[in-house]
Formats: sequence, C-alpha cells, structure tokens
Amino acid sequence: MQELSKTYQPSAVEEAIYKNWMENRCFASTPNEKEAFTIVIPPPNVTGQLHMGHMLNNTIQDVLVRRARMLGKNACWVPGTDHASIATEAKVVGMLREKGIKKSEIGREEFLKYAFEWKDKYGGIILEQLKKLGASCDWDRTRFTMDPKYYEAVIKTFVDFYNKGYIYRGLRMINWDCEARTALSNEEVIYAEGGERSFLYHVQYAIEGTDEHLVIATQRPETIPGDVAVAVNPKDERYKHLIGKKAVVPFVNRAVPIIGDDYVELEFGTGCLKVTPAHDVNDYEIGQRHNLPVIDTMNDDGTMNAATELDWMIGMDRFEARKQFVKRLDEAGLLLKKEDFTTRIGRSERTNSVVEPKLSLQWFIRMKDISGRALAAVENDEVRLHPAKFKNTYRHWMENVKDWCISRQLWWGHRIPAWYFGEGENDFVVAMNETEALEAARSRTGNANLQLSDLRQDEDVLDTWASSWLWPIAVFDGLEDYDPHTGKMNRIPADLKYYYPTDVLVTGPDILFFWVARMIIAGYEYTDQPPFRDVYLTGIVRDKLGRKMSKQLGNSPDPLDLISNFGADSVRVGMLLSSAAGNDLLFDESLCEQGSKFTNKVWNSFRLIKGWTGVNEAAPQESKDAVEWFSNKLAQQVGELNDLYTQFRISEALMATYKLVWDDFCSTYLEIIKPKEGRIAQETLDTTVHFFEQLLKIMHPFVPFITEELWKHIADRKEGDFIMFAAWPEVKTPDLAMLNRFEQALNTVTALRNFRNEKGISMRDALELSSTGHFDHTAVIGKLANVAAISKVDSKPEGTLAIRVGTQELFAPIGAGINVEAEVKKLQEELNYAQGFLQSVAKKLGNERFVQNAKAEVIEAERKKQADAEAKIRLIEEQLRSLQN
RNA sequence: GGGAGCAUAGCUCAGCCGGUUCAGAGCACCUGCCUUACAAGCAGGGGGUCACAGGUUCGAAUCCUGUUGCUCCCA
Repeated sequence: MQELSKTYQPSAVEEAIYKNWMENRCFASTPNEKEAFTIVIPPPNVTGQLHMGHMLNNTIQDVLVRRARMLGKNACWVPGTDHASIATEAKVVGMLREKGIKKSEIGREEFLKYAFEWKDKYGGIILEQLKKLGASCDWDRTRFTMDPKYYEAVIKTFVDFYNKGYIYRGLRMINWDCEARTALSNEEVIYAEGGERSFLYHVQYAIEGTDEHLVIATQRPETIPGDVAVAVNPKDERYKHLIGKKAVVPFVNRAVPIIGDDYVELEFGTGCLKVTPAHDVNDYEIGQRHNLPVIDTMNDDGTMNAATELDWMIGMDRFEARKQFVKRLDEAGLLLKKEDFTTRIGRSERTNSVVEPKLSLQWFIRMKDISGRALAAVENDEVRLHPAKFKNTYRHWMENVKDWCISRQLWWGHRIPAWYFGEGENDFVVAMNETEALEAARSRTGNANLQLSDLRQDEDVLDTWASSWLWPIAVFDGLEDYDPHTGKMNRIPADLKYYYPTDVLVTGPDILFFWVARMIIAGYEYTDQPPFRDVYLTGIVRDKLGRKMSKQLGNSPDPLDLISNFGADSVRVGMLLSSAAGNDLLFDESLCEQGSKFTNKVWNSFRLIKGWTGVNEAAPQESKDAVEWFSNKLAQQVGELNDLYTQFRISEALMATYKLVWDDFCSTYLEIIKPKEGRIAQETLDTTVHFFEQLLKIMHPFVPFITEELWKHIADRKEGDFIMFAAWPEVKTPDLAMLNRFEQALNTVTALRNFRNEKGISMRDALELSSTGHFDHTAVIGKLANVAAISKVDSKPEGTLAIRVGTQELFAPIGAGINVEAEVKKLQEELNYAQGFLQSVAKKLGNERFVQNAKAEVIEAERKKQADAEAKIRLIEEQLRSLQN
C-alpha cells in the first residue's frame, strides 16, 4: 500500500469498501443451519428523503446486525419502503397540479399510472442513501408494501378479518380531513402543544312559548344550524326547570328539546351546551343517549350544505361561514359575549387542515377483539420494550384501544375488496377478487344472472398502517399460503419459519401505536408468535437547542453532506454518542467531529504499529507486563460490552469501546511497548497485531469502513476475508487481581506525572526515586513516568520530597526551586481533610447500631477506610515534619 | 381534564432493589507540552448541598410524601 497519510481520509476508502461488500454479496442471507438474526427495517416513505432520524435508526440497526453476524449468526436485515398512501398521494396530486392535471379528471387508472411512475423515480432514493451510511441490508430482499405479493397479503387479511367478524362497515364519528377529503385514524390527528387560540361565543336562544331565554357557549357557531338539542346538567339549579321545554335555534327557528345530561359541566361556559351530533364527537354521544336526530350541515370539502336551511350559507367555507354567522348573530343582538379561549384543535398530520369530526360510513377493525394477546405479550415480556418505561404507555393505549378506522378516501394504496350490488347499507360482499365477488354476490342475492357490471368495488383504499402491520410477516411472503376462506395456514413458508419471529425492531416511540402495537397484534393473529422479541425505541433527533429538526427551521443538516464531510464512520459515531435508548438526541456537528477524531486516532495507532519492525530478541519486562495486562483488560471489556449489548445500551457500548481503544490501548498499552527506534521484539509485535485485530472487531459494528480497511492492511488476508465475518472475541475470565495491581502502577504513574507538572520537571529528565514500600510493575512505571530507578530505603532520605501514592510513598530528590511554604500549606489542607474524613468514619464505627445492623462487608470496608486514613495522616504528618526541619 | 416520565458538573448522560463502583463518564473548560503515530495530539487539573421541603433509617442521589419546574402520551 502507498504512503500512509497522517490523517485518515474516509472518502478515499468508503465507497470502494461498500462496493466490495456488494460484489461479494456479503449482506445476502439465505436460511441455513446457523441461528438466524433478523431485523426488518421500518420501511421509510417511498417518496421520503433520508433525514437525521433515519440516520440514527439505521445506524443502530446496522450495529446490531453487524455484531450478530460476527457472533456467527446468519444475520438478515430486510430493507424496503412503505407506499405511505396519504403522503404520497398528496405529492403526486401536487405534481399533477403543476402539470395542470386534476386528479378527478384523469380517473383512478390514469392516476395510479402517474403514481407508480413517481414511485419508480423516487422510490429507491432513500435506500441508495442508506448504502452511503454503510447499511448492511440484504438488498435482494428489498420489499415495497404495494408489491403484488404484498398487496395480495393485505387483501387476504382484510377478507380474513371480515370473515372472522373483526371488520365492519359502519356510520361512525371519524376524523375528516377536508383538504385531502379522507378519513383519518385518531393517531393521524395532531394537537398543537399548549392548544390554539380561539373564541367562545355566548349565543342567546329563545325558549319556546315563553319570554325566557337561555345562553349557550360555543366555539363553532357555524354549526348552529345543525343543532338538535340544548343540554344542561340535571343538577344545575339554574336550568333544571328548563328540561323538557324547547329552545329555538337562531335563524333556523327550529324548536329543539332542552335535555339533561351529566356530560355538561356546570362551570364551563354558560352551563348550557348546544348539541350538534353531526359535528362533534361528544355531541354525537349525547345524541345517541337521547335518541336525537343528526343534521349534517357540511360537505366533504368543508363547505356548508343545504341542510343548514340558510341559503346564504350554502357552499360557503366553514371558516367564512363562522365569521358570517357571528356577524349576523351580532346584528340580531343574539351574540352576548365573545371571550378568548385556548382550546385543543386537531389538525391533520399530513395537510395541517383542521380536522372535522364527521359522521361517515367507513370500515373499522374491532381492536378490542384482537388485541388481548398483544397486550399480554408486552406485559409478560414476551416482547420486551427498551427502555421498559414504554410498557406503561403501551398498556394504557392497549387497554383503551378504540376501533380503528381503516378506510381512506384515496386511490394510492390497497383498494378495499368489497363489492356493492345494491343501494342498501349491507348490499355488499367481501372477496379476494372480482370472480369470487361475483359468485358471492350471486349467492347472496339469489340472482344467478348477476353480472360483473352490476357490481362496483369500494372506491377507498386501506390506511397505510393496515398494510405495514404485516411487514415482519409479509417480507418473508408469510401469508402466501394462508387461506382466508378457511382461516388456516396451508404451509409455513421456509423463510418465515427460519427468520420469524424477527429479533429486534428499532423504531421511534412516536409510532409505538401506529405501527409497533399493530404489528404485534397482526403477528399473533397470523403466526401465533410475536413479530419480534425486542423493540428498541430510539429518541427523536433534535438540534443542540433541543428543537425538533424541521425544514421550516432549517436546523436539520443533510445527512449526505455530513457523510461527505466527516465520513460515514464518524457520522455513525456522532449519532450514537449520548443517544441512550428512548432519550432524545441533541445532535450537533461537533459530535461527528468527535467521531472523526476517533477514526483518526485508530488510523494513527495503525500507522504506529505498521511502522515497527519485528526483531528476534527478548521483550523488555514492561512489554511483557503490558501484554499480560491488556489481554486481561480486553477480556474484561469484551465481557462488559457483551453485557451492554444484551441490555441494548448501545451508546454505552460505544463509549466503552472508545475508551478501551483510546485510553487503554493507545495511551497506555502502546506507550508502554513503544520502542525507541521502531525495532520491537517479534513476539510483542505479533501480540500487538493480534490485540489490534481484536479491537478492530469490536469497533466494527460502529465504524465498519475503517475497520474493514485496516483489517486488510494489518495482516495478509486472503481474497474474501472480511472483518464483517470475523468472529467476535471470545469471552474469557480476566485476572482481576492482576488488573488491580496494574491499576496501582498506573496510579503511581499519574502521581509522578502530576509531581512533574507541579514542580516543572520535564519528562525528558529521568527521576531517581527511592521508597520504603513495595511497588509492582516498576518497569511499567519506569517507562511511562521516565523513572530511572526506585531504590529501596529504610527511611526517608535527607533532601527528598515525599510523593504519596495510596498508602505508600516515593521519595524524589528536592530540586532547587521547592517552595516550602506552599508545600506546607498544601499538606496542611490535605491533613485537615484526612482528619475530618477519619472523624466521620470513626463516628460511624463508634455507632453501636451501625455495627449491629450493617453487613459484615460494609463494616469491614469502613475499618479499611479508617486504617487507610490513619496511615495517610501519619504520612502527611511525617512529610510536614521533614519539611519544617 | 386523565396518565406516564424526568430533574445529578457549563452541556449530554450513567449511577437509583439504601453502605468503597458513591458522587462518575464523554464533551466543554483551565494549565503545561510542536515528546519521531496522531496538535484531529500528549500529560495534568478545576468543577456538583445529586431541583426544593419534609419523612423512614445507624446510614438516602438511591425508598416514601409533598412542592416547584420540564417532557411525553391520551381525551
């Protein structure tokens, strides 16, 4: 290889390495005799762009997959994309609009053609971007939620659920997006933090047959024409007497009953509530309780309709209608008050349009009926959430789960397999395809002459999540042999059998209900097993000020820019530093800088080792000590790392790796064995290369590129010998006593370095020391602290200064410039502290109850503290005496 | 309105089934070093009443109660 540059240049190697991995099909997985380790990617939106959230999420997945591969498992990471019906349709509609084409004009078929073109053009982008990150996905397995097989699986489950009675079609209050003109699930409605500003209008209604009035309070006066009652709390002394009478709806002049209902809060507004079942969920429920009619005064696009019975209002947008209505109320003297009010306004996640509660005929899944096992699975840790605190959130949602509205008034998606043969609400059949539908319809109607042209398929498509909840199963074609007619699995596909249940799902807590919970439900429904064993919930990537990253704020760096600036390895390290599971990550580019400093450090340690020449001579003592120590340290840290990984403490695992490489290997081990002239004992060199290889392995999941590169260069490799397949270091039991002794030696080194710093003694000048005590690993101390000798003495020699290390002392000759006064002052302070400490320990030990109650080890530890403190005090006092002489 | 969670060094976090793993890590900061792998570096150092107030205990960052502040979820 060529001259090694002084700094690591990621751009020079990353692309070639990824290409090499691909050419050797390193990521491909097929079932074999090995244990499988499977992750399915949370499929990003097909039209999406890679953002920082994807970076974090996919880095974690890649770390887990790469480590599993090194543990000898058959690792399979399945990539893919989600059709994201509402988001994608909105984009395609926008694209067509720019071309001057209206969706309604071109019809369904034509529209879908455009949509697929769009998908083909943009659908692969995000996956290509993941390759830059180093993602080791099995690209051959790339799936899309609208692939023909996947599509069929989704339809199958619909038919199956319908057959099982879990799906029904009904008139319900749903969330309506007037802009996208589609229903939304509860989860797709978002509420601004802290609510939104609005007004509460106090409107006067006459009471029929009397001169009395009542005053209702409402935020939505434009819905007044849809009023069918006025409700008061039956306990409300102010209005009790009105119950049973009738109120007159302003302008419409409809007399509606005044009813009593506990829902009405006495303190809120005026205590009188207008009841408009068509336009408010709570009103709808009140209406149900009191058998009230429903008057729907609004069109699907948010304009008012003829049911308002007010000509001027018909066709007017709901917000304009509100203004006009208020104006007219005011003019009529019926508006008594307009007060500021903060309220929670639901907005569509996709269009930001104010969501309209609307009564609509939609398809629903009875969630309660199917979610029991999914709830239990998380409760009893069959599926483990990391961090576990999300169990609470999960339980709460599952226990209060509502029926799921799964129909969307869109074209891009899986079309609902229901065919209508008549005008009645129940004149439909659900079937896998037209042929089956026709057959079913004929048998239902008893009309054998019924033709396909007499049927019309439901225009709507399914909610995206009603397809992606099958993801962990469908990516393995798991439902191919499921028969929706019998509800039985005819054959379990080989891939499903081998890869499923998958091992880990890595995703954000924001889609815990949207997706994770539903996958668990679907998993049990179709496989009797959970879709995954562990769920790693990442935090949200925010900027360093803690704000969410958004296009509007422009505070989100482009991940690809980051990669080209710092290299993928550095960005990966940057993402994972301080991103504990479930904790938001306050991202800052300086984290990537830290990452590149790390890769650079690794690069340079490689350069150092590569520059050595092995010679056939005995290794010096300190090298032997260092080898023994580092091999124990490595054993200890491998155990620690394994432990951290099992707990999914990925960022801590990274930090442990970082410190092992930087502090222990580079700053300590290499500094000890580093030869003067580049000539090193062959034996030491070989061991060092071995250590380096072990370190490359444990670093590899975090920094795959540089480790693969250095793996090639640190030793001769055969073609096709990749570190990504190298065996993860074995678990060995470290010699803790040895580590401890060495640690003491390093403490001595620190004390001596500190001594040099304080006294201004250069590292170049060797120290001649003496001591009354015993020191282990003196050769190491000698090398790291440049100590010529530690000679044994019976007592402190004249003209020396004592350096305390633990309970021992080293004596150094006093140079010319010792400031006795300052030295005494410092010692005096230390003495005070030590005495105070001794006092507190003595007090503890003097406490009978402590001695009686505390565990033996604890008391023993306190005794040791006491002895150490006493020894220390003696030493300080001696030092003081000798200084003051 | 209901529920959950958090508050430890300037920043990000670990420690939280009570006692030498007890006050810790990384970054930032300060001091001194261009020591032949790396100044993207080396060595050393300072810095926290563990949000506040009570309580339990021989002993509390750790357990309990309350207060304050923040975050998230649900309605």
